[in-house]
Amino acid sequence: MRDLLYLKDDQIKDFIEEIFYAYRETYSDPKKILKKYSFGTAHHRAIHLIERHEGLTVSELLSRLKITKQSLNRVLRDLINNKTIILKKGEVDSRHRQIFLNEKGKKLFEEIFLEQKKRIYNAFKNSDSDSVIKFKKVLKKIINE
Amino acid sequence: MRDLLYLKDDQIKDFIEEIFYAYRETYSDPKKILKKYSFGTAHHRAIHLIERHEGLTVSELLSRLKITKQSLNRVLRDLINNKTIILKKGEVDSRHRQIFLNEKGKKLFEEIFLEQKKRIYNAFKNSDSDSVIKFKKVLKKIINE
DNA sequence: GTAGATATGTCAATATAGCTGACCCAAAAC
DNA sequence: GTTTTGGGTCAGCTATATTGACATATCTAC
Repeated sequence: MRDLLYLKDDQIKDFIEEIFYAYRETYSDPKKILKKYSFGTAHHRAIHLIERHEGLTVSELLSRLKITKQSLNRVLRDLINNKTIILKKGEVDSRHRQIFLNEKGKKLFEEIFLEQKKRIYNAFKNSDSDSVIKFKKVLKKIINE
Repeated sequence: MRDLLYLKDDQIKDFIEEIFYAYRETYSDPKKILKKYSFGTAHHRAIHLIERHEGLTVSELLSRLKITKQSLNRVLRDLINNKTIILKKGEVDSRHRQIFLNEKGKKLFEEIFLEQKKRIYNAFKNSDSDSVIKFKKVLKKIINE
């Protein structure tokens, strides 16, 4: 064991605090834009995942969000009413609903993303490439623990 | 410009998704313990910050949490009633209230932390020391952007 | 010493995002 | 043809946040 300071409790406590700040700040940035559309962070997360995994089913979205279907349904209803997303019957299994952003949804996502991107982009631009790659590696390990 | 793939939009979108997962998982772990005490994540965050910055004032806690004083007050009231924290008048400026965990609060924090620590500890133990150091560097940059 | 600013506390109403539990329908699997 | 799965919905509740108004104690500046 050399300088494994970061395994000390105090350092880990700091990390726990910082992960909270990083999440909060990253998801705070686009709140003004969301408000224009009467959407909140719940809608944002759904839109983000739909953009990243176009055509995903309701149950796939549920397992990524880890919320109840009743909670998700309110969000999806809002997005459908707003003509931000559309649901299509699954071709293989027509019980499934595949979720897609339509044109309006894609534009909204881009508007949100443009705002949210800045923070991450600047942080990475001011880091060396090795740091960013290792940041991702550790982040993934935290998620998959 | 070499292989700055991580500055591409798609990669940044992935990071935004992963920061959400990392936060959610990190703060989900101790929820069962919190429930035993009828506390939620709002109480958890307050307890965490009080432990990390013992004797901090109400307004310092507010600016770290970035919530309204009305929201914080409900949380602090619960914690006081539960004899988890105590508030003391500031010695220099007696308008201030300095917040401290008492014995019960310290025990509760340790119980929560023990559960929450595992995820981070294991992720770091399975990473090399350079990765963890760079993880922290980038995390800080994201926060301070 | 008084006026104004600051730190904190509190009441009331509202919004957002989640939960549990019950029940429904359509389609697939057996 | 019965059971299971994927999805939708109603109703009521909880947790956490908000806005706005107002109260009190203490400090600062004049």
